[in-house]
Amino acid sequence: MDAAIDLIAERGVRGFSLAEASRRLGVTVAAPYRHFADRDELLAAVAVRAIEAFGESLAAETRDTGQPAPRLAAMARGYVRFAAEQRPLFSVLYAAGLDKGRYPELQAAYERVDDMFDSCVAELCAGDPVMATALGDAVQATAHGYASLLLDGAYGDGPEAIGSAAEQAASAVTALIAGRSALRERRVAPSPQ
Amino acid sequence: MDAAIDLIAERGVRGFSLAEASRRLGVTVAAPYRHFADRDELLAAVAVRAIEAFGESLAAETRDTGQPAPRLAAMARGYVRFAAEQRPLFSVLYAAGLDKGRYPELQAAYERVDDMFDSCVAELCAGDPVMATALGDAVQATAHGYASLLLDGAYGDGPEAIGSAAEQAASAVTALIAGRSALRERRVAPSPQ
DNA sequence: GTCTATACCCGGATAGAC
DNA sequence: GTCTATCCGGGTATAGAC
Repeated sequence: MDAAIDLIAERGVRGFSLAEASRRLGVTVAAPYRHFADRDELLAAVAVRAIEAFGESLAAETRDTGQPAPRLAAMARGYVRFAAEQRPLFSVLYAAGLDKGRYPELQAAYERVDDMFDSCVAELCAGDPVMATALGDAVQATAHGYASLLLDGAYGDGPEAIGSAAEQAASAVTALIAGRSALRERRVAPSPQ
Repeated sequence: MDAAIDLIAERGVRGFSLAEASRRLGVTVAAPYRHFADRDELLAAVAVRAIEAFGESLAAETRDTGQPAPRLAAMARGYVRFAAEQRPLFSVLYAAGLDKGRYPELQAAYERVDDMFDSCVAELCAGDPVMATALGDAVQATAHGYASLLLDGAYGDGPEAIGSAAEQAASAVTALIAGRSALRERRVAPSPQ
């Protein structure tokens, strides 16, 4: 699995092959089949490790922030950072084309991350579950968008691009949350002037 | 190129091959090489067509909306719709792994789409170009995030998932814009109560 | 757990004839 | 513009020995 991650780091998920990974380990191509039924099963195992690291990374990023809004902003920041700093792991999660139905353990791991967003959002939208899932989706989409475009090179390369994208994602989430409540108040009490 | 698009629709960009496309057209694998230097050059040609369709789609979506904020929301809606309804074209744009440096024509086409966002944002942030590019990035990231997660199956399949994601993207952008100005006012005149 | 050996399929790409 | 023929490389996966 370590060799797989190294290989993915160099060539991307699409460039990964059991054959090449075996070669790097100095074993023959037949060896991995003692441990994994096929190529996808190895990738799925990497994905499970990846999503656990992802969850821990998000948790670490939010540990020091108590209020829900800043915590959501921190999650977005952590999301983007993880994507960039653990690029091979992130790409296995979202660019490997794994059939999630085939790997229930993986699906469960995804849901644990979703829950981190949802539980954070729930504090903000107590009593309005529809609004809550909508806001959770919006935060996740914002973070995911910045992360994807960053990995695509849209913001350039290098550490300053990472930091900038992460901060922009965080402040976009802050603005998003502020906007939701501003719009809600405006609807309740129109034209506050 | 049409055969390529059909094939990408069925198997995704990664499953596309010149050989299979040739087979479907009833020609041999050697034939395409009269028209394209290699596989990537064909994909790049498809990408140019794709990004032009993308631009037109965004333009059509915003045609009836005059104010900048609703127009940005409409662009996000159009972005998500296009990704879902023209999935093969969208995936060539963002999942083909094309080296943009190799295809200046393609790079120029990308920039024309970026400009659509930027010019729209410029009206909203007149006199603050830093803020403008930040907001443009945020809108694009939001739309891209919803689009990516939608194509990934995060919101389920079927037309209702598309519509819902598109509307959520639009309202997230609306909230984002409202939040920016709300936060700015709060900074200028703290605690309005 | 790993090896050797092998079967099999696929793709990219080119030369030279028509 | 297409064909035939061919070369080359790569990957997946299995059987059977050690």
